[in-house]
Amino acid sequence: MQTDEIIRLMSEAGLRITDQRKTLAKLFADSPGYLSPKDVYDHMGRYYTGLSFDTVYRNLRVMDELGVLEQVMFEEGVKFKAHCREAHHHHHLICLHCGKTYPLTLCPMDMTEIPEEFKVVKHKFEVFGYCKDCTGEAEAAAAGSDG
Amino acid sequence: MQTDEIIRLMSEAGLRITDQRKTLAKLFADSPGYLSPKDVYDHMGRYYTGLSFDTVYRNLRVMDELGVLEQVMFEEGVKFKAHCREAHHHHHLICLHCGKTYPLTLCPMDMTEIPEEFKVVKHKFEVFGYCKDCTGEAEAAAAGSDG
DNA sequence: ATAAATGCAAACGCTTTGCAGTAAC
DNA sequence: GTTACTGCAAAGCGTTTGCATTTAT
Repeated sequence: MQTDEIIRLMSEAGLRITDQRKTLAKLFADSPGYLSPKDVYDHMGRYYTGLSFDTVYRNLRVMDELGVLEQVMFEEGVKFKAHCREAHHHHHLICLHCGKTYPLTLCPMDMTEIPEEFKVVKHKFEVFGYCKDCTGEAEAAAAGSDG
Repeated sequence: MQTDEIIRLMSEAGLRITDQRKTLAKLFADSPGYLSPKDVYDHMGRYYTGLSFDTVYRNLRVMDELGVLEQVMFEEGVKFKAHCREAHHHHHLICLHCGKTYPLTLCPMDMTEIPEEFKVVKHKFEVFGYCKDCTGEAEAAAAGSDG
């Protein structure tokens, strides 16, 4: 989603467009991957000296509830990114180093047989690894872990 | 995994087999689904009066590191279950009410095209919903949310 | 006997909340 | 001018850690 669209949606929802929210909208519009609350706080902190974590959290929550952001649980905790506006339901490749995501058109639900008695509510399909730009980091991580 | 096997693996790893760990092994061997640390604490608390959360956490961590438990991040937080010993890699249907899991033989990775440049490390495929015994809860949840 | 496991209490990190001042509408 | 947003401080929750005691080996 574009900065303008995020802001428009927030404004239409009756939210006030503060400087912080403009910066937040731009941050997520420009960011190709998932951001943790701390990532967001660090980025925002460059522009707002008195910035506090609770405001970051409040805005992330508001934007998540409004649907302009989507929230995903990683092992390291919650992360956010701008909601995908593509009409087509899809999943993602997610880079463990830079957080960048790449769409996967295939949805496994189309070919998964679910027993009739089981009432499906939602599903999760995510592929984690290292993208082109970060394959160097893959070896570093392998060397570092479990040494 | 069976209680005996969990205990055997822990013993072979040089861990001491305390009463609590026996109970823990049996709990996970008998439990068909994921358990939160609190679930575990509540269950254990019935048998051990002075039980403390930190011991529960310590044992969950030890057992996870040993590989007799597997740990999954849910939106509500971390949960554990006995590691699946089946040779075949598989995924799960997970009941949102009782936490029970059912194996899915299909793995979407077999039919997902990944760009050559992307180095896959791991993947996640989980289907959430309500199982046969809990479909009644599905309506209750729907009525309760977003009202 | 020795070293690991436990319980307690306290600390920790992440997230939320109450309140008074500030800013968008 | 009204009401929402913000920063501050403090509380909340889930989880981890240090230390003395207990227990499996």
